[in-house]
Amino acid sequence: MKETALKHVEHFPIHSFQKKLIDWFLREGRDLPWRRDKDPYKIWVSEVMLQQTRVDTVIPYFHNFIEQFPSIDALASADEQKLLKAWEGLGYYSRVKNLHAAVKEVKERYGGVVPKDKEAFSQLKGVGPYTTGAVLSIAYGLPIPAVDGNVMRVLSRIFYIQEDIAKGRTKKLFEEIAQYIISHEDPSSFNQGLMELGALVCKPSNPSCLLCPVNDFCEAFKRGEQHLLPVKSKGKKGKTIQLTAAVLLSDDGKKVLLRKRPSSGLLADLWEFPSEEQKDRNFTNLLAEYEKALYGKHEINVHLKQPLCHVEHIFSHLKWEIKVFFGFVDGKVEETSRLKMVSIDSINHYPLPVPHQKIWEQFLIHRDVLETEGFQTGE
DNA sequence: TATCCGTGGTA
DNA sequence: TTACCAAGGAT
Repeated sequence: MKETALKHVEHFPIHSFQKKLIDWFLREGRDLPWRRDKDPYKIWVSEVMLQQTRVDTVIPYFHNFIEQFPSIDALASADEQKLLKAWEGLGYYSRVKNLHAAVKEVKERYGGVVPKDKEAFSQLKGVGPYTTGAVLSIAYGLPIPAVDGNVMRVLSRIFYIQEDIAKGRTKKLFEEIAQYIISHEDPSSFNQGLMELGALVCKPSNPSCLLCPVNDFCEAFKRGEQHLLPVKSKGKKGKTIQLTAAVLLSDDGKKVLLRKRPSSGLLADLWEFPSEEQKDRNFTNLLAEYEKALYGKHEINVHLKQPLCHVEHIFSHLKWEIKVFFGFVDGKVEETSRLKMVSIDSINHYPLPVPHQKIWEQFLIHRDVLETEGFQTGE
């Protein structure tokens, strides 16, 4: 172990801490859907879903996903569009694509069995240090640390570590410490106990230190400075992008134009109502700019009839402000794998990012009003 | 190493 | 309203 990590943990009563933590977890841990059995596949799916995502958000997605794709084989042979649809609304969509690729590799290279070998498992797509430790400790009982945001917060307080947890080097420090203090008798309960403690007791704000099973071991609590930890530097705030988008119907009003986003980058491979970045701030040129862009990209003529709504959507690193219009496509659309006229009833089958779900919702709400303008929108 | 990659809950 | 955040990984 490195000297920098060692100086934090020397003289730490490891076994006493392990027992307190594990006993507490076995007594107070939540009954979560992915804790019902130790199927490595289900544990893996849950860990991927839980990346940067709250437990309450994940639960319904987990049930639905496991019902649709109950095994490695089922997922390996699944259609990617169905996967994205099952992931719709969860965010970070590359997670499910990486999981898909990784599961295919497990099927082909490891006979459909999640490898117990740390190096082998960690080399799969979308599997980083955290997921490696979480899956292999929980499913197979291997003593590999699983350091997430919870664990860094808990350990920063227990060992009074003031390093910036936003730095990659700091995470390595916590991984070394966790490797040193992890229980070899029950690595699963130890890892889950640290995370559960962070979620239920050692919370970011107003931690319940008086109820904490390991407050005897906590240097920050001893100093009354638990609220000062962990130290985390702030990231820069994102920029705002102005977009124009439109719900574009066919002449008979029965179909709507959908476009598949590029296969990399933001919201990759999800479908959208064609949207264009608004570079000209002049409102009088907005409609022409949009119509021209769609002709340039797809050789289709569209005309916008009226504004539909404004949609604002805040991502982790940027903000969209979308001016949404209602209009029509003139003539026939040359359909491709990424551009389709879709019947209004079947739009539910396409994975849409949340801002575009908002757009569709607005269209359905105002559909009657649009119809009174003299257009037939369906039926 | 810093940035990119979603979303919804919360102080 | 703003800012922060919640079981990270890829580049």
